[in-house]
Amino acid sequence: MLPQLHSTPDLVERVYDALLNGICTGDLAPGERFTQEQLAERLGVSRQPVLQALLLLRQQGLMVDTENRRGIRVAPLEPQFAVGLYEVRASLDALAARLAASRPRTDLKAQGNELIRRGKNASSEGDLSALVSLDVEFHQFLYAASDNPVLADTANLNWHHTRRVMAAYLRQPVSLRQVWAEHQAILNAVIKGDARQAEKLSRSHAEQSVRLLFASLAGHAATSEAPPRSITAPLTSTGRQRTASVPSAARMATPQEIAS
Amino acid sequence: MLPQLHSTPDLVERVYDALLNGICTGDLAPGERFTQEQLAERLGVSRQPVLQALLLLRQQGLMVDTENRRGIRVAPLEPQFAVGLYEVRASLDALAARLAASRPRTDLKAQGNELIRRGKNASSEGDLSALVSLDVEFHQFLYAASDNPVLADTANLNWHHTRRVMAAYLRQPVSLRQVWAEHQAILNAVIKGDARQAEKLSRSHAEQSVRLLFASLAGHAATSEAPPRSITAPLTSTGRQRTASVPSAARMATPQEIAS
DNA sequence: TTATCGTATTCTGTATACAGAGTTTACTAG
DNA sequence: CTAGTAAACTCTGTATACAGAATACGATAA
Repeated sequence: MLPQLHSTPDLVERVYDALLNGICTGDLAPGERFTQEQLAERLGVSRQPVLQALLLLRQQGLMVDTENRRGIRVAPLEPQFAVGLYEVRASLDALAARLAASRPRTDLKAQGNELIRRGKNASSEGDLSALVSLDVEFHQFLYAASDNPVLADTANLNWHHTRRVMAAYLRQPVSLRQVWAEHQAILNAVIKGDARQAEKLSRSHAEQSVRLLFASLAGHAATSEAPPRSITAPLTSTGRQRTASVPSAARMATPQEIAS
Repeated sequence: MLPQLHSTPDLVERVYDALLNGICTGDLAPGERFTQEQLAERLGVSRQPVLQALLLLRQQGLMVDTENRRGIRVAPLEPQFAVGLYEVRASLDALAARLAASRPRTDLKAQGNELIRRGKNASSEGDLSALVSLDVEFHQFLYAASDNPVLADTANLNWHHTRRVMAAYLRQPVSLRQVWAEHQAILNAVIKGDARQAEKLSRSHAEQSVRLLFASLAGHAATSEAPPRSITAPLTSTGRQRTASVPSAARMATPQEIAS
């Protein structure tokens, strides 16, 4: 019997991770309403760790208090919000690429190319969820390469939202080959140490990404079924979805997984 | 006796604000060590709100667990960290200015000029603390003008650290006139709707700011007394300051102010 | 004296208990 | 039947109680 090595149970972190993951993958739908007690019971912990995890999620804008402060719900996802998100991302990615490329970085070649290989592979197979993960991973790789912890932290926070957006709107693998070709070009510029080029490519990649996203969104709206919220709607308006009084919580960690 | 109007006591927020303020103004020195109970007693609340406030402060990198997880301490402030901070800020500020200027914004003229007037005024009087506040306020004004909530949130988070850095290193009001002249130029470009120019000025303003900061730091190091940590030191090394076993906590909110 | 082991202390994180704010529900008066 | 009011309920936030992990302390053996 191995030593187990599970240093700390750390229930707050587990609850946080479970909820974060549920929200980012879309398993926990926007508007879905919870009570602290429901979450605690579902996850097999007391209300205390839940309360604390919710504090963090609220602060990051992933959950919002329900109007009457009876319960909490997953923050709605506005296309307009995604625009802002990608504008910020374009700036941060451009900075990351420039910093990473501020001197030639052949040391990044192996790891970067491996990521791209896997990305192209997942792309051919149309594995959406793997693609999202790899996209995150590639960009985190660039943030780390920038050697600026502030940048890395800042960008990573935003990527939670980005994951949400991608999972929600990017249903069909539309021209994802293109995405990984762009990743390759960015990496090459970084390795070569061409900061100017890396920055430019990185910025246009992010701008291209948001365009792809909205193309996907438009296509989705055309095919209807679970239509994304109107792009013009200024506020949440999430009044529907009242149907399931007991939170459906499509797929979430089991108590065993949390309390271990 | 007035109605008081204190809608919610919200102890977590009050504790958070008290600590945040103490850290950002420098009243709570880097390395200063606390125990949850000490803080709770000092602020006149139970350990629970303190625990939760610390969760947030830790997550934002303003406090770190002590090596043996016996107590928590104010995160050390590395000049190297400030470099990364200002790189990020330069990017975000440039974006904010560009977005704000994406169309002519005469509506910003009055409020912006008023801020600048107050800034120049505080500058002549050498009121450092007011200057920091007004600097924050001016930049927040630009973030708000960008009409991108993601950008505003992201930048505001970083400004906590920026406030710390300014309070710690910017002791003498060195060429602060210059700073507010630059603010004026940025505002003018935004009002005119010259996005390109606004972006460029904003970026160079941030870059200029970090240079000012390090000039101040260098001068400070020369005059010695409470020397800022070495710029070359890669890690914290904060072993000193053990002198005051009871946390000095120079100036902090009183229990009355917190628990009201 | 120094090394080693057991005990006491300290401090954190989690669970439970408690109190208040606001809401729904049910009953009464019109 | 409707408006109004009071009791019960729901849910949150805070305080207290509890348990475990890690260190510091101290006693005993070499």
